[in-house]
Amino acid sequence: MVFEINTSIYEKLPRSFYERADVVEIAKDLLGKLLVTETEGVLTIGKIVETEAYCGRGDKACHANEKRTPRTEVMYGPAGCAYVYLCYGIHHLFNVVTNVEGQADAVLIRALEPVYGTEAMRERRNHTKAKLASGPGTLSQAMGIKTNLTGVSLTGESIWITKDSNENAFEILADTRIGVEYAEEDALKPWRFVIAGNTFVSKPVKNKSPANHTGLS
DNA sequence: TCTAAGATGGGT
DNA sequence: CCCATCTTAGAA
Repeated sequence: MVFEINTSIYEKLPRSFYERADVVEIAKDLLGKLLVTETEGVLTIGKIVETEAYCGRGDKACHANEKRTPRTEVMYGPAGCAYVYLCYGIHHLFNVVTNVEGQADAVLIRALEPVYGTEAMRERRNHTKAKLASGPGTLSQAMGIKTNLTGVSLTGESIWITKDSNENAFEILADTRIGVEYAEEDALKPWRFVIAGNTFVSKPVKNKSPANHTGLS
């Protein structure tokens, strides 16, 4: 079955979606939505199947926790902008800035199920045998996301997330975030979210409990 | 200036 | 398990 491009992919989530105060809720809400990039004339689309929440206050895993540096300045800026940074000198990791200006929260997008433009993704990924966008670094490579997109608004024309949710209901599973062992007690926060049963997640979840009382409050 | 470490990924 | 690869933050 061929994926038909219809105008709904241009219905971008408004800034108000990202401006909400509970980054954990937003991380869950982003599951099932479509991430779209149009760079160098190439359109690629992936369904978001895995996210992680990072809170600027009281979360040792967050780059902007209780501190402001040149790199994390964009996280303190307006909601709905991209925060892209280079990890291990190789991987470009894509986050969505949330909450009002001055509150440095963000959601890391960790895995996509390719929906459109898979040939372009495959080329960008150098014809790997591995999955195209299952992991924050590979996802950015497949979608053409680099650090030059940091600070760019998701209401613009290069990169955005659509209002469209998956039509089918799905269950959300929560787990601890990946690669943040250094964050002491905050490493235990169940702020990684995946669509249950989706095979495009970067790693299977350790537990099978649904994401219930995982929020900030 | 100098340096250690990092929200990774792919191959062995 | 190993390591490529380079920016960043914090120390000196």
